[in-house]
Amino acid sequence: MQGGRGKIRPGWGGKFRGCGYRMTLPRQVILDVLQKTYKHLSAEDVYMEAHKISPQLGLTTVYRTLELLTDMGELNKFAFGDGRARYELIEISKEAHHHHLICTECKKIIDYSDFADEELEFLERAEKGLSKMYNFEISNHIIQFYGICEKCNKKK
Amino acid sequence: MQGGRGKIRPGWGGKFRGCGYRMTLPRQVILDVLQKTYKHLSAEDVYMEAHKISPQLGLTTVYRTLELLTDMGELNKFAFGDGRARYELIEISKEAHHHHLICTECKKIIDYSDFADEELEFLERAEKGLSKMYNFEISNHIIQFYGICEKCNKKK
DNA sequence: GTGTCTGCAAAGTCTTTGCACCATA
DNA sequence: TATGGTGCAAAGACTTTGCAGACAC
Repeated sequence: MQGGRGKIRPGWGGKFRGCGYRMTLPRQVILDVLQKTYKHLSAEDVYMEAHKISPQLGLTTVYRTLELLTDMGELNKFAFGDGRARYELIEISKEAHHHHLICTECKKIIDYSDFADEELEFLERAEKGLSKMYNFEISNHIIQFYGICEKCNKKK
Repeated sequence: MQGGRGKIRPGWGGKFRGCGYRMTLPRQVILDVLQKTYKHLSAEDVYMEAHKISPQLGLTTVYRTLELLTDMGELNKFAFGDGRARYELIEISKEAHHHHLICTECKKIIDYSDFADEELEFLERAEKGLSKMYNFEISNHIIQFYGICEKCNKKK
């Protein structure tokens, strides 16, 4: 447990410095929050968690850090259609690659990682083909299914 | 194709009335705008177009009509991550099923309909499997690839 | 005529920006 | 010490809500 809790992996400081940025306490805390979950957190979610650890930390800093990490290519930014952006560390999404079922009624998000193999196969072919056809450098993708979840379906 | 231009298909009035709603001029104009394009319009886009035809029409009505159509299951609402929702009539998306390449630099959206067959195959299997596994009634899906478009890539 | 719909204005969310002070390298 | 970073408050962008008058059925 030592090293895993509270202490940031040495890589992050270097990544920041390599881009001309600095490693600071707020950034450490935010990274720590992101690293501790598989969920897709909104800026507010990150803020709430980070705030528990470091109460003086502001929401603005959360937004700025999330943007920075996104620009650095370390963070995926998603839009689920509920009007707020969601974020997920790429190193985490690689560990547990998954997509989403989104209930249009209650906005619940179900992660699924089934069909990973077929998906991967299809995606690789599509990515390769598309990047060639459109000269488009693909870095990321989203697959989302929208519908009605079990609970909401029963309510009717 | 007779009646395709400018004239509203008789179905719409009935669809509204069937749900206890009324067909009105603003709704006709908005539907007309949506029917005339394959693009994914934002509320503002719809407003701009509708406004040309019917200048007294307000943005609020556009938002309300788009929400209504979405609730009626006639309209797909997308989030591309640029902070504004995009809409597409389902009857149109069925005619020309496609997905999106989104440039994270300039926010340009490229529609593509290649790989439709492989995609369909994969999607059908996934939808069938997922709805069974999670008791989730799937009505819609999104596949999006994010990356850097040709133009933005050349700029560097 | 009744209940829905509309447009305006105001309010609500989420996110970004300006600025003075603070901290990292 | 020199930049870059932080938090606060204010502004911005998109969307929703309240309300009185207008309109479809």
